[in-house]
Amino acid sequence: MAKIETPRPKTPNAVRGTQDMLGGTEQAFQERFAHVVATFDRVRRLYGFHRVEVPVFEATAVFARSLGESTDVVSKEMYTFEDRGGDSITLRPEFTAGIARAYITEGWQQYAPLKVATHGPLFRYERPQKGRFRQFHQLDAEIIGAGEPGADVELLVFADQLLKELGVSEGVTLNLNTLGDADSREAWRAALIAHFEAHREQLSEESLDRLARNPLRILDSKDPRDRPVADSAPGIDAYLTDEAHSFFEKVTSGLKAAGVDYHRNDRLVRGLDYYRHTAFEFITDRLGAQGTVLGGGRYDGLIENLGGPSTPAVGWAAGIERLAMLVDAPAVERLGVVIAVEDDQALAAAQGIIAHFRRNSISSEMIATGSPRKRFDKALKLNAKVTLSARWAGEKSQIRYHASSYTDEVFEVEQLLAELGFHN
RNA sequence: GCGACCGUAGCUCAGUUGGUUAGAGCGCUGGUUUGUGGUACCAGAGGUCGGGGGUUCGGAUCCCCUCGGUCGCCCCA
Repeated sequence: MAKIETPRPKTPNAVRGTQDMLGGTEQAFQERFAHVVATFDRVRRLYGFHRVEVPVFEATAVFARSLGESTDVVSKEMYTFEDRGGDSITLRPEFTAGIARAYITEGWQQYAPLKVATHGPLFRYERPQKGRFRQFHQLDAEIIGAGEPGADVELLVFADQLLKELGVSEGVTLNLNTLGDADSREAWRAALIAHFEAHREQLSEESLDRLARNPLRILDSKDPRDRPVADSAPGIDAYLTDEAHSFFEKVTSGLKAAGVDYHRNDRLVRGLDYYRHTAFEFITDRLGAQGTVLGGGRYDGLIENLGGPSTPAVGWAAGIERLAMLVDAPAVERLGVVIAVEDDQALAAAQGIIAHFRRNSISSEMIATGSPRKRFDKALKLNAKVTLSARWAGEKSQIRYHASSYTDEVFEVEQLLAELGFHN
């Protein structure tokens, strides 16, 4: 008979810019990732932020109208597709727009001022590099319906405490700026354009392009050719209205009172169109090119742009992967008990014992493959608090208890369970 | 979207003037030391050398394309 060969199907690779994370070992990225999320969830409660969930995808208009049509995120980085019903859908590239939409459509206005927090995956079609992925994850915190500077301060203190509790605040500095209110921002923007126009010939090609689309971004250009012109450009301070000035004043004095260090960086500008007043980034030099670990600001105009009532709001987001790259891995939790089953006759007894442990909230594992010698070696490698071995002894199965030394005690199953406080 | 470097077993990597059946360590599977054991020894499984095309008698090795990875530009968390 001819042997029939079925071709082995090819396994598709994980999609570019996505990652699979396996936990369980020291320094495993997944363990650090989970640690970041757990810490966020704990600190978030201290500040009274409600956990919210919003959809991973939204109508495309939610993001296009919020972020600004001309931003890179909207114009070339969104995962947008038509669903089977013919609607244009976009995988969320950020949290704020979706939360703002929910605030309007779910009637959350009744809870204003509303403090909410969430975390989860976001999607951006970008070239992957260190600290940048196509599917990435963020922590997010927002205060909606609060126009007073105290909300900005609360959010910043929250962020500061989070980074400190994660142990990453060393080498991470808070860069703080104000973009003023609408009037301030317009006046400043006009002055900037005039300044850059006057020095066009000294700007890089990229900045000439920015001049047309998003002139503010020239300020934080990394191109050395742009730096002289960017550095000599007017700061916003001279264009701030009295209200905008006093708002920023209250934010900075609040930070000082709370003991949060910051660096006033009047070249700091944020990429998304919706920001007003306070803008900030926690930046480190330990992550290569993607140094911003947490960033955000005030977005008073956003909800109105989306068709809701005029509503002030502030918020920030932090990159979980970026934070996870900075934190020390937490100690992996050790198993309570491991049983090496030395022979198959003892298998049933071992299964019974394992079930007992697990029902009593003791994490346990059983090793029953390989040679007896190797089973025990494997059991030891799991580094449990207690290691047992089970083997058949005539009529009954016996369990050996291995503490720290070689002086083992031998128990019968019933005896062992009684010894450990379980009654069968 | 642009640039640089890289792509050999599950993992970390050897393997260049192109030349017989492509290697190691770890991991995995089985076994030995005739039971008290973590580090010893033996054996085995596992690779279309990312994929495709080209040059050549002959390509893991040279050329082109493509896909993927890493880092940077850009963008942003």
